[in-house]
Amino acid sequence: MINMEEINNVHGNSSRKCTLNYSVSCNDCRLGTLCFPLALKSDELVKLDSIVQRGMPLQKSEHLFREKDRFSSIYAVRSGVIKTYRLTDDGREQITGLYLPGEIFGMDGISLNAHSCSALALETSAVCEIPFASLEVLSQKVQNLQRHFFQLMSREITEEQQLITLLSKNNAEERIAALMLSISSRNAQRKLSATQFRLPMSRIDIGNYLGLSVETVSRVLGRLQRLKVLFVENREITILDIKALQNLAGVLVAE
Amino acid sequence: MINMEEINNVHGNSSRKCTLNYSVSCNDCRLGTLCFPLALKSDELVKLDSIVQRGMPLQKSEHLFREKDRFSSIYAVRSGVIKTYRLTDDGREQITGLYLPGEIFGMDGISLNAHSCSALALETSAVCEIPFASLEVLSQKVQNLQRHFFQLMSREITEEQQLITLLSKNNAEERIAALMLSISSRNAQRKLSATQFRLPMSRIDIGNYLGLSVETVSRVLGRLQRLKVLFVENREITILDIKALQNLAGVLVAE
DNA sequence: CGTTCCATTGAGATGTGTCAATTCAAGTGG
DNA sequence: CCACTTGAATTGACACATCTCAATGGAACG
Repeated sequence: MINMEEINNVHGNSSRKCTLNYSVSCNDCRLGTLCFPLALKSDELVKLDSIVQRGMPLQKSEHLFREKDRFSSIYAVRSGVIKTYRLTDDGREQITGLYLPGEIFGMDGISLNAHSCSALALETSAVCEIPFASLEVLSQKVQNLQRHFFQLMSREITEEQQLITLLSKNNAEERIAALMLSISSRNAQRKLSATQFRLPMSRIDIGNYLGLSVETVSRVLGRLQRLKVLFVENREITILDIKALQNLAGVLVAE
Repeated sequence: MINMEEINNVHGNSSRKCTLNYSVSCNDCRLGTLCFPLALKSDELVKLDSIVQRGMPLQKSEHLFREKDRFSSIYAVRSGVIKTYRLTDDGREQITGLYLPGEIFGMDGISLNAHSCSALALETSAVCEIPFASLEVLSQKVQNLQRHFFQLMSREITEEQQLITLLSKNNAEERIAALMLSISSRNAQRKLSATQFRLPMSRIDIGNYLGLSVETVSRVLGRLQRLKVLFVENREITILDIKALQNLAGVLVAE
């Protein structure tokens, strides 16, 4: 959020010309160890830095890539929010991931050399592009980088397993509570408030992500408000009783 | 199935002493390109072979590893069936994966250096153990191996995304149809019948895997039988009308 | 300022879960 | 080899969470 405002302030809404220094190096990136929290030594970081490409920010609703696009890079969110989704063959959308600053996505494309999902910005967002071919070569030389990348992918697998469990075993209230806690803890990691934040996605997207209808999402949020667990005002969320929320979630939403 | 019988025939049920050559090299493994369908050149394959450990078969219901166990290796199924599952904090089980011969599992453990799920044999099974430390070192030297391993993990991510979509968007009938098609096509890959096979798991496990109750699984299988799409006799399945099954699934279960 | 999309709320429909009873299959021990 | 035990599978009746449909209100954006 802060990042987004910053960008908007600097170059406005329409003008894509801007003075913000996109080329800030990995070393100086405010996300610090969040993104590639590497055991990378500083000379290794320099090498990584040399292959990272920092592009112009994406506007809201802009696609970064689409399902079936040729795969060439993985991406790190620098600011904003990215959602990834795939289409069922009858054309419905299923959101498969939600990525906040410091988080990496796009690894799904490696296996078939084509993306298995689409990625779009939910708000004005900046991403770092890491060309996979370069990353591969560099991983070949830098053991720590290879290791780190294995870990990143493994983590993606683990998190998807959590989502599978959530979808399979938990009811609407539990799913939504878990999502709130997940966003909260990811905010906390970025030194933002764990109890007060703006939802990065619409009710529609939340429903889609959690396998619920919009109406159910709306009703559950209303109920959590009445229970004085949350304070909800449009997309602004305040967690009033985090303990209660954790009980409702019944899941350990680690991250 | 064939593999299992072979093993049982050779050394019987009780005796764990056996004459079967567990040490068959990757080169000679009947699974051939299924397991590590590598672009590995034959000298590279020799190197891989040198780090693979082939253990005694697991008996039915035996665990290979458990959630939170220290991570040290990934595994390839040589024969039999392995399921992976995690426990929700209220102690319920969620199956997260089902692995048939030639398939690789255990990659979830890399990120935290501890397994995030448990793995157990659904029938007598043999697995190859690939110590991760060695694999890492070897990947460092053999570019093709690193590439292949990235692809394996990416594929796991993609397949989990498919499961997420299935759980989130499809009803009981569609989920079960999709599972039948998945098993069918994976059998076909191993040159087994695509239309006739033995279910590798109980109704309970199917329900668990697909987020359904046992009763629903039973009813849907009954319905598919009445519709003459399947012939079901205990665990023996015959696909009578694969076209209809695909329509019911409404999903492209590629693999 | 109007258009459009998002969100809320209610009423009713329905797929799936739960509970309970029964049958069936497999493995165990006498 | 036959009871016996145990877990798996089936089937029916009923409950209920969530979806669907519909109407309305509200926010956002050009």
